[in-house]
Amino acid sequence: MTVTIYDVAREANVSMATVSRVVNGNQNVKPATRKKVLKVIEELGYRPNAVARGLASKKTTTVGVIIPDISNSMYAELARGIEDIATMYRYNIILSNSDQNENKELQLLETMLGKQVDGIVFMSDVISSELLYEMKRSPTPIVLAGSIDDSNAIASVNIDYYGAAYEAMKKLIDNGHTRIAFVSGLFSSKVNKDKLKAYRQALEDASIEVDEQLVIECDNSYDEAIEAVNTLAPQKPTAYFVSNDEMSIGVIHGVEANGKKIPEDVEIISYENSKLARMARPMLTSVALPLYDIGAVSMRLLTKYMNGEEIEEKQVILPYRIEERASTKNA
Amino acid sequence: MTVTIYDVAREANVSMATVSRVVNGNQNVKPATRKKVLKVIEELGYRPNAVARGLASKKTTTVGVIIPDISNSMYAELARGIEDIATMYRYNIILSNSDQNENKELQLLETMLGKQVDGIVFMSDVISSELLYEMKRSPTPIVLAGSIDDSNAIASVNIDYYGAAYEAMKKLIDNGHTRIAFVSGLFSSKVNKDKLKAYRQALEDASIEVDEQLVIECDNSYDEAIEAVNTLAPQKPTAYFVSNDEMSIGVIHGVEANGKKIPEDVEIISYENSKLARMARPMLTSVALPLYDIGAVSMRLLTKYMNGEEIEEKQVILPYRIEERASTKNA
DNA sequence: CTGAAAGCGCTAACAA
DNA sequence: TTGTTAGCGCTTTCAG
Repeated sequence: MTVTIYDVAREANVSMATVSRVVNGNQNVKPATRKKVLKVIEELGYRPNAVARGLASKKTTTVGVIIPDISNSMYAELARGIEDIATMYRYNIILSNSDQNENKELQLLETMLGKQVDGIVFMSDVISSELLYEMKRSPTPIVLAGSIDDSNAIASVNIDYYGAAYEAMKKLIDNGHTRIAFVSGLFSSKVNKDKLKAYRQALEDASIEVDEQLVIECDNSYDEAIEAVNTLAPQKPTAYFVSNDEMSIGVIHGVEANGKKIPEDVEIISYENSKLARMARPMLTSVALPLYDIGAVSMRLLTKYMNGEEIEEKQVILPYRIEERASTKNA
Repeated sequence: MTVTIYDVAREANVSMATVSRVVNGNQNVKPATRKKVLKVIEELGYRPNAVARGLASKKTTTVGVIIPDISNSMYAELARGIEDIATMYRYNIILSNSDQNENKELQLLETMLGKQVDGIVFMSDVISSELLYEMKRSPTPIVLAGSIDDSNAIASVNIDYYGAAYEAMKKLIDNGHTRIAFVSGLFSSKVNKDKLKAYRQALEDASIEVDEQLVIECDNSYDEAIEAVNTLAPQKPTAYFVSNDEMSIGVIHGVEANGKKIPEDVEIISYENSKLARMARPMLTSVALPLYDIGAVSMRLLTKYMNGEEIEEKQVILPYRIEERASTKNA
């Protein structure tokens, strides 16, 4: 019923090998033969079976993508970067959500290796040691996208999260603030830990006492950010450094609900710079994360591993910038 | 180097068939044998090769997902619903962005069929006749998620877009408006055409003259929505029916920039009800689209096709509701 | 430039 | 309950 390479070979009076050659663009085929084969392929509606091909060649031209949650816009942006480059290199993507659950991550890794993916792009805020162990013994290359492995054992693409946070804090400090709140996402995330470190260091470097009451951990949501502002109110912060755009909008609404003006009374710097940053009122000054690029570069790096190319840089650090808008007073 | 079923069989002194049985949970294996095999599997670190399995069994336990753009939050939400149910049924997902480009869609379909996916979930605002033709001859089941094929030839999951739009318009009309603008996404999209139809019908049913100058087509973006408001200003609309939440925020900003108050001077009803609806000020009254559910139900429907189960309902219509918030005056 | 033939690793009758 | 044996559809030497 389904037409196979054998059917084509028979109809075209050539061997399977020859059909295989024309299908795979091998140049060692006489033009006339190629034409004849192509014609039969067309007539019969032959469609190469990628599974059989994968078994024979040990390459599936598909890569696994393990992502915390595709419905989270940050990850979706990363995923788009990954997919675009994958497509460019003729790979398909098996995409799975892990919800950052370690067991799921482990099991997903296993499943993808079982499916013989040629490579894996992995994203997670925390890389457990067991996960790291499994990644190291993976027969297939793995690269971390926007995710950090302290041991630097796995290839990765990131920005300098610490430096970006430090610079954001510096800007707030330079604007004269001494009561700066940090509304963070979960500290289980390595990136948020880095930001906290930068938060403290920037303050210390400016000889401003670090008040732990000004630091608040939430779940990255708009609602918790509003709550955070209320919790923080007694501390009278005059500026906020916020972990992402959605929370920043929560902070704006929380601050305005308390009758304060932005940026006159309170300044805010966000960290993400998604399109939300421009949709907020006032528009958000935000550390611009090149999410799409992180995804794209990760995938590009992975192709190099898959091709056995020389890798010049195993830990790629992409540049960031701070987009200044109306939530801060600018020079 | 990689350990195969044959290695396990040899080490465990059983046949490949027996190993295959225990790996696949076949009950026809003596417990003692099973245990022995499991032990060897563990020792050797045997991992079944899904590609070989796929070739032999003609099932890959993976489904293809063709989506316009995963970085668009509406589609990301759909995708999450699809993936969750796929996981529940032990399927993996090959995810590809089509950007609604017909050639890409066609080619993606071809690629996925080549990869021998067991089923496909397809999303697109427009289903061309060529695409429809190819879908009909697909050897593998296909279901449309949040997408419409006028001929009803392909299974699909949607809501009553027309009815939802009609109801939204009715609400605006009941609130006394006669100058209602419609800020729509592209009319190439079947869904937007339905909304337009409902827009007109609701007006006609209320004996309000339809003024085509009040209808404006944009690209679904925040920026174009702001522009639309300015373009519309001379028509003096007192209410807006808007195609999605992002555009609605643009409309809010455009309207407020012109010194009008919402909902006192101008009322707005959106269509999506993403988390943006609650993050807007005023919060948006919005037609609530059950995006996640559409994805989930689509995948569930697909599993039925893949299992050869009886399908009671080929065109599934899910319920919607209108979430009333502060952008309209409510009873 | 082309063909023959041996797998790739597994499933699924069919036997035993 | 277990083993034998064909394939699944294709790639890839190796000859010629």
